Amino acid sequence: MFQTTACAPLSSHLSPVPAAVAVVDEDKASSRRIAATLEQIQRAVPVQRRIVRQGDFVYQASKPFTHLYVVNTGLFKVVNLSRDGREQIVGLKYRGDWMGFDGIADQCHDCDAVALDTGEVWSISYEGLLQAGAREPALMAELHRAMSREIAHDRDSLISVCTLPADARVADFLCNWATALASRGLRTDQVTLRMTRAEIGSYLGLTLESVSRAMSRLGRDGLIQFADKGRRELHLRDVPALAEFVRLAVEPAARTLQ
Amino acid sequence: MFQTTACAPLSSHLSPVPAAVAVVDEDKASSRRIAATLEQIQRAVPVQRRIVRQGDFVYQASKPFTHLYVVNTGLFKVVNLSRDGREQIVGLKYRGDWMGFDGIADQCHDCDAVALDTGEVWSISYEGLLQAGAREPALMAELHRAMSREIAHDRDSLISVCTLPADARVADFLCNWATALASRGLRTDQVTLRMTRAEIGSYLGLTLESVSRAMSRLGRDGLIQFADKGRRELHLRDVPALAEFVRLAVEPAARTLQ
DNA sequence: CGCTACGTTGATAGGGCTCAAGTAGCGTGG
DNA sequence: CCACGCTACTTGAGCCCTATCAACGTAGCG
Repeated sequence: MFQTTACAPLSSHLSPVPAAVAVVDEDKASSRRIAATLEQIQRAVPVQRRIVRQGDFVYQASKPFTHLYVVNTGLFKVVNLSRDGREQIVGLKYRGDWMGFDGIADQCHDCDAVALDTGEVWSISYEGLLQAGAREPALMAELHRAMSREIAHDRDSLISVCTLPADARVADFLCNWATALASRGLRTDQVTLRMTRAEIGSYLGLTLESVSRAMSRLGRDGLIQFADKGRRELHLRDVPALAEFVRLAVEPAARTLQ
Repeated sequence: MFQTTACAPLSSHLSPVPAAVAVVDEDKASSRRIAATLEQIQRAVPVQRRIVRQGDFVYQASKPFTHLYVVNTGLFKVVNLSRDGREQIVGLKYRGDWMGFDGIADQCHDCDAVALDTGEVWSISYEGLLQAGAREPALMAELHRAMSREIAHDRDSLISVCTLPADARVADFLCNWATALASRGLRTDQVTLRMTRAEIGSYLGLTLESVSRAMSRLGRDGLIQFADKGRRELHLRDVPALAEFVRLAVEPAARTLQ
């Protein structure tokens, strides 16, 4: 529906905020890094490009594992399902992110990956990737970095869920969203959430009502602004303030064990 | 979790419980698998063996990443610290488990790994491992399986924290502990927790008081039995019953989103 | 024997879940 | 054009679970 086409590195921004310049440069750098990685992958292994629309599956739980996937454009959710009926969104994937690592261990996926938006995903044969990686260490290194990032991210999620109250968890989520967009060269001040409140809640370990209340409160406090129409479009004009809000929520706890 | 696979045609077992036989055989098999993996590692790359005592660090956050580590014996905890003072146990590592993946992405650890017990850990140069892996695909495959398992496990932790009430979370923890011991050839009916209530709570996203209460309740309900002396030694006589207790706690929720 | 760390148990309060009602956006068909 | 139904979202009321605070019991150890 609203695909945000890759935003060109425009210089003509009116906003005269000097502190933001360094951040923008950083974002540009990581945007280039992601583009370079995608190129590297394309050069080294055959990729099968696939256009997906909202709701399309990239892969499904309990199906045999043969490929890994890399997001070129669009946004994807990874949904973990345990046999007893529990179901939870455990990851969101943007441009440059890999999907499907969960299937390596026992050759069978244990998550669904679903497009939240129109986008393009690349399929890469795992066997082919291993062979290419043996020839080209840089490719293997990139694969390992991606898995390592995923492990680190999952742990950060766990900490957030365990230590942050609902409002801060939502604020943290929006912060991370903005950061992910920024580091891919997209603007962060105007954002379209492509998830329902229920999905956000699933990702954060909250009910949809709690998410809704949290967002209303953040709006009342001026930390976020809702666009005129629809409650999924919002403006994040001051991401550092959001981050500060999260930090303040942690401070009183600051529990040191042992 | 405990799927009762078609019972192998063994006849010479004295125990008249056929379902348990399959489980035991399964455990033996995975115990052998772990031993084989350790041998494989030893053959393929130079490992530096190190004896650690309770409280010793295997590696520390913010130190440069150079090695991965494999547990030979003992038990280890992985503690994630974020700069704002939050601190949480994000993993427990037994024989055959790898540690240190978090450091690959940016060449710097972001967790502590600490021995909870006397044990032996192997240090493996990451560079050396990559080179050996390029020569020997089976080794690389094992590394990837280990990382994949870690990702899947972290996600399971997240689901447990988000969907289970305190008692069930503790029961699930004990279940997993018993399973981990069993699959390493150790007895599960007599178990020594090597963690304080605070540490268990940190791992499960609970306070130490909640852990204590949960364990007392599980004891009253006969799902676990405390040994005579000390509250860290306990008997898990009926692990399937514990698993069933967890399952029952989920059932009413059984929330399907979307 | 007293110190310290660990564990248990109770009372209380609060945050988030549940249940419920009402609103807004949107496509469909009259 | 509006009625209609559907889904998503918001907001309120009440309750339950767990965190918090506090007191006490227990094990290990100098």
